[in-house]
Amino acid sequence: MPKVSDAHLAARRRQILDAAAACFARDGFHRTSMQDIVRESGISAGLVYRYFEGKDDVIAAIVTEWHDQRQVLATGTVDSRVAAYLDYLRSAGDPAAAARLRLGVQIWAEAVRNPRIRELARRNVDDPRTAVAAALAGVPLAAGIDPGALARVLISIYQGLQLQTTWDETLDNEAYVSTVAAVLMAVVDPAPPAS
Amino acid sequence: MPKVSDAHLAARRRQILDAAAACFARDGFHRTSMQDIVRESGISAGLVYRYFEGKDDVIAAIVTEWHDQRQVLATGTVDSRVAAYLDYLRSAGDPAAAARLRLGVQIWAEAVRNPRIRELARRNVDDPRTAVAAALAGVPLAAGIDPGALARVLISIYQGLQLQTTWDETLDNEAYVSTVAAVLMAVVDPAPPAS
DNA sequence: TCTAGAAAAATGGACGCTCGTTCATTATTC
DNA sequence: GAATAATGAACGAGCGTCCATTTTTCTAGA
Repeated sequence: MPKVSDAHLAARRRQILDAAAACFARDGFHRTSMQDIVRESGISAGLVYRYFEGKDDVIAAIVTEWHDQRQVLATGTVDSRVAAYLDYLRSAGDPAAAARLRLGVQIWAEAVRNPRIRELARRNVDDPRTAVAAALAGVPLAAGIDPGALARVLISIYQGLQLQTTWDETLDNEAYVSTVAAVLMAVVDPAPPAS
Repeated sequence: MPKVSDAHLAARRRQILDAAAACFARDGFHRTSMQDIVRESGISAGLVYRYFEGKDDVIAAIVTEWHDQRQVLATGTVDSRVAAYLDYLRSAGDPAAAARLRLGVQIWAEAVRNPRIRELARRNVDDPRTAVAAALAGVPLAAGIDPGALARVLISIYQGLQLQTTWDETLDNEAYVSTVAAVLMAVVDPAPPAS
């Protein structure tokens, strides 16, 4: 049974996915041809189809494994939860994350028109949102603020930062983050007591 | 000089652009074929090229004329400025605006990879942002909040709402808007005096 | 007012090209 | 040397675009 090691198979798959992610971040899903991925990966055209059923399958795999590894933790003091969220925002300013941010925007667009991708992409947004909502539990908030809606707003603040970062190199991440910090200061814990 | 009226020419151009916008909102720019636009518009294939140089030119025209007609006004009392912004958010919840929101997300994705589109799209974001920044001038803000950065955050809050609205039909626009209202209440005018 | 005809508007089949995908073949592995 | 990994030329389909042709429009002469 001549077969190559599982590690080799996994590495090949990774090789394809990495090349695809780079192409997709650069040109979007539908302006990237299979030949582009083949060229970028250094693999032959036919071999891709031993690892993926087709281009749509490659796209789905990319979207599936796309999620921010960063976790907005629900534990710890209120201050530490806020600090974790602010770090989450700060990470968007890291130049090394630029390709990842661009790929994310492409996924947004694909999610709008492709139900299968939308299901996958929603998980990548719903999970952080419920995590944020959970982190807000027990946090004293200013009057009129719904925790679930505020979680959505905090996600928006990240999404908008992601978008604006991708196409505006003049954006000052630090100023953005510290202003969000000041806003949270005003919204969270208006009266200092609570747990 | 047998020629048709200028009004007729303008109407034909509009007919093509409306069809293109509908297709682009549904399928994105690069999954929409010229045949799709031809079919949707009820016009022949060749005629499109008498009004536009090619597909890229149609895309550029769509992006050029895409901007929220709503103006976040810089005049009036602080309360009226806040109310105008909240109406801006509310407008995203209007089902009639759904196609426009989807088209906007497609434009975001195209702006990431196409410099010409990015220039056009940035104008559609920079203009509201500077308008918001201008509206914030003279408004008393909580400590640590930079007006320019806050303007970006407010744009983000709209962009995130736009995105989440397009792919999550369970989103409660009213709850979102009223929570943003409460946040603004906490951030703006912390000490009641000022002009 | 009617009509002939020149000029522009509009058509849609055809063209070359690129796309995603396949498969007969070769190279590699155990 | 048998089974799998890997190749890359080739295929049909569909793309954006063009252009020979037909239809419509407006003017000029009667």
